[in-house]
Amino acid sequence: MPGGRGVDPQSATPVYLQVAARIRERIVSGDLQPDRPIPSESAIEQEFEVARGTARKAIAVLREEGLVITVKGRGSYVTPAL
Amino acid sequence: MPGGRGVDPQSATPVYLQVAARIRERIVSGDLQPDRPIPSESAIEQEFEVARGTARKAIAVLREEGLVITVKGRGSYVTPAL
DNA sequence: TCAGATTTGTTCGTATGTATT
DNA sequence: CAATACATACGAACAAATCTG
Repeated sequence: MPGGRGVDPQSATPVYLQVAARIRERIVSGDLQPDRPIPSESAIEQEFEVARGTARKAIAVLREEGLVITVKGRGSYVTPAL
Repeated sequence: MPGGRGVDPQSATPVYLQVAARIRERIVSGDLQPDRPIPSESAIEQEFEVARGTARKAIAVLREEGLVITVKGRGSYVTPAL
């Protein structure tokens, strides 16, 4: 079985978009709250069994959507409510 | 000279494995003895002219092999003889 | 007590090379 | 060819534990 939890490498949808979608869900659902950190790149690597570059691309998508902000040496955080 | 003493970045063998192999030799040869510290990450950086991440990966290999133990704030030590 | 240096731990930033699709 | 994905490697910043004076 395919990796178990997580993403489907065979899907037409790129893995990094699948990962981004998973994390997006946690944000919009409130599972991940404003000003709180999202999983680190390395945590995403392990949870979804993807390479670091793929984890980074997923986060970049959410950043471009304005859902998260990223701080060097710290991590990425759900964008604070206004 | 190319990098002087040390590793070969052009080799098919990853640098971190080359560094691990060098330190492993010192352990099995008795150059580095049980319960004694191995070179710090920063010492490995300088000696082999590698980045810290590479030094850390080399140590991780030896740790997974059970050859060394690592203590935060202290360093890594050759695994004590039973 | 404490301030600074050392050392490992964790995180993101960037670049390169290879393989696959 | 371009996009995707993985592995490797260097750099930089922040954090925590330890040691030293």
